Amino acid sequence: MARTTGSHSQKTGPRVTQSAQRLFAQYGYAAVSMRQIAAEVGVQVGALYNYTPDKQSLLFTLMQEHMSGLLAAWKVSQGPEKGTALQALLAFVDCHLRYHLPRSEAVFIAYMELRNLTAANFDHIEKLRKSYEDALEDIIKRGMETGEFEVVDSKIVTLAIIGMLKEVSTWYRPDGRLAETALIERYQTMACQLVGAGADL
Amino acid sequence: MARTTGSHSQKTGPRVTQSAQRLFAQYGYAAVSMRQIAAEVGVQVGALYNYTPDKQSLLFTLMQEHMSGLLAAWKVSQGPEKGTALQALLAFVDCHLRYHLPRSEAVFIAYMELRNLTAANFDHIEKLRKSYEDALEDIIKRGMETGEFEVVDSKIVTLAIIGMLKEVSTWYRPDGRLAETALIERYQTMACQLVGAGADL
DNA sequence: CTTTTATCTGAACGTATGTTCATATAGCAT
DNA sequence: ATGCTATATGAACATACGTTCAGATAAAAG
Repeated sequence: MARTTGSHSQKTGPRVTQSAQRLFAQYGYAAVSMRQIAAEVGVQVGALYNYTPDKQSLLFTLMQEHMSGLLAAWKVSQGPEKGTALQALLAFVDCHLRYHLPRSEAVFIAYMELRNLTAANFDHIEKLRKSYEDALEDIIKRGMETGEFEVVDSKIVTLAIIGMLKEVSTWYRPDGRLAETALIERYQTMACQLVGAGADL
Repeated sequence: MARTTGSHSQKTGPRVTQSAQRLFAQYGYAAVSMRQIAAEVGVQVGALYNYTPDKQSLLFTLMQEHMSGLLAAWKVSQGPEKGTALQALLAFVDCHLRYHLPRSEAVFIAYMELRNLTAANFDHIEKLRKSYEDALEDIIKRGMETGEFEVVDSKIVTLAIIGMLKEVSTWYRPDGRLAETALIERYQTMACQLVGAGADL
């Protein structure tokens, strides 16, 4: 065998993914051409196909890795012991924001490009998204059972919290008015208010 | 003069707008071709240009009319007397949901296709959006002054409520579990919780 | 130095894009 | 009926698209 796998590949591969992510986030999947991606990488179009079978896979991989990473982060953040529902809710808000805030491009793509996935790819991503939202709803249901939370409709409250958290990614800037920690605390407070949990932290 | 303006025009014109709205909402502006729109209208491509100078104008008009309609609805809903901040907040939630829920396609376009607007068109729409969010923030600030609301950061709470309300459009179906009125009440309750207003309606 | 092979180029493929325009059509005013 | 004109056709425009591939390039292995 000659030449260890990669050499240039190990440099170009990540660059392709990164450029695709940046361009998809800025202009949208449908509006970005393979030639644009190639130009940003500094390579001719054909070379891209050493790293992806097609344009669709580029999108799918980005979304799949983003969602898997999110679920993994939540699993880690949970740890072996669950604690009270209130603790879990605070951890969920913390985990969500800490994962999303430094990943604005991937977040943008994950929520905007669902309809540009093929049917099979969409189903896959949708399952991941669903299981993430279910994690929050489970916490809320648990809090209702233990009496920690006062909630009429767990589904609606789940969606309201998810919506509230998702919105952050549309305006947050790392150099903005609020530091990450301060921001997380405010959203933890608001999440508590929505579930009727007495404790304001 | 011969022939009153329109005849076919008065039928085809709205159909062009409607088809564009449906297709943009389903597949995204960039992914929809003028030929697709023409096919849905039942006409050849060239005929579309009797009703729009170009594809961009089709998108801009849809977004502009959606946002203007929203602001107009809020103005009407406000009436001449403003009442308490709490009343205004409840009215805002009510107005927002009543306007958005039956307009899922326009809503989708308004929040997904901003980046496909030309710079000038974007600025125009962005101003409308900003003034809508300002309307809510003004209510919250007023409630803080009168002591009706207990809020630390009016900006964050405004965005949280906006985010919570926007999320509804991503899952609401007219034939779903919750009737429109019941749904509005739940979101009014949650809005009150977020501003720390004692009254649960 | 020679061979091997991962990587990249450059050109081509068929198809699709937004927009224009000369021409045809059809409904109203006279 | 005749003429007028708003509306629609159908073809063409230049340009762009995603993908493929034979061949050039260069770096590591022998």
